[in-house]
Amino acid sequence: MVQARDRILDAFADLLTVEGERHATLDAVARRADVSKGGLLYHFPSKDHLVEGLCDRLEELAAEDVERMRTAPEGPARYYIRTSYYAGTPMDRTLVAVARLQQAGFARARAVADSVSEAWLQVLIDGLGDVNTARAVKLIGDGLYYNALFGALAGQHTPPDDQLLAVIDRITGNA
Amino acid sequence: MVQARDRILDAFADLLTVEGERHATLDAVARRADVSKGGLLYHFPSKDHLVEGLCDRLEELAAEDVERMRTAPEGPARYYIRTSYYAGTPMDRTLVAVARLQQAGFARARAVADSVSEAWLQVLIDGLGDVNTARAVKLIGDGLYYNALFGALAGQHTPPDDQLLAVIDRITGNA
DNA sequence: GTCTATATTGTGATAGAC
DNA sequence: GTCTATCACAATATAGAC
Repeated sequence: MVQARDRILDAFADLLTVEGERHATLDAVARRADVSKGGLLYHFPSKDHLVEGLCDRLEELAAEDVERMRTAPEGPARYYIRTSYYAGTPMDRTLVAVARLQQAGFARARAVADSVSEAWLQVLIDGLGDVNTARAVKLIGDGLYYNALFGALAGQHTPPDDQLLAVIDRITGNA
Repeated sequence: MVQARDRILDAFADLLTVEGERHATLDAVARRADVSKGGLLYHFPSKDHLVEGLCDRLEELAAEDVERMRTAPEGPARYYIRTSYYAGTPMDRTLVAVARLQQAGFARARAVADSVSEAWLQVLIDGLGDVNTARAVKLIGDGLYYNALFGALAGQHTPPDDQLLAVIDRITGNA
């Protein structure tokens, strides 16, 4: 059995992603995590602590992702585009969940989302050598996430296909 | 004096955009629109009616925008990218506001945002003649809006500059 | 059409048993 | 560490005066 603390964070992230921030109440989170509200509040004394918990998790996962991106054999651009779509990985789910919190108006979520976004752009700039190209690639990735953000609620996701990757190669001057 | 109904919708949109959905309570909307809560609820009998009102407004504004995009002399791609950044136009403000509602979990907001997005893509496909190119341009525009969505809260927006438009021209094969 | 006052409900949080 | 029971408050909504 997974530890309750993690189960609770998972439940919170899922509700945020699938139902939207409005439906991610302490009550709903507790029910989905199979604990009582009291049990939940033992692990996270307030809703803000719950938000903190998810933001911390995103920071860890994003740091790992930035490292993978920096060392990807296919290059950071292709890596970024390939992974900038909602595939249901822990990282995806956490990122979308935090984005919802940010939209709802939680300051900490905004700060974390901002810093993660900046880190990705920096890797693209370093890897591609050109700021404008890096920005264009970053924007396409953002666009994919924007669609994931919306599509996750609707239940529809389309992975970036070879045609899109070909366009990326054209932008980056890669064959 | 602008009619109260419009003032209320404006206040609702502003709060959603600047403070986030959590802070766009009936109380806060009424205060900002300079009406009492009772006055607000005369025009919009429930919060869902308020959401409806904003979604209806977006549908109208988007229909006009799609028309301008279809007939833009610079072509739909450049038009789309140029206008896909938060400039504070009525259209921008309404779109970002509805996006926040969508993220919060209001079904109607999701449906409207979806249909608007689809309409824009269709114009790009018709104008550019190539689905893949159209999708890439659409994604960059989405990326700009994604950044607007996040930046609106942080108070930072950067308009798409000439460098980005040059990249767009490269993608669309335009000189 | 707009107000004040009030009712109702949902949500976040506490207290204390086990 | 987890539960039940309960509280306090904020948010939505109603009623009725003006």
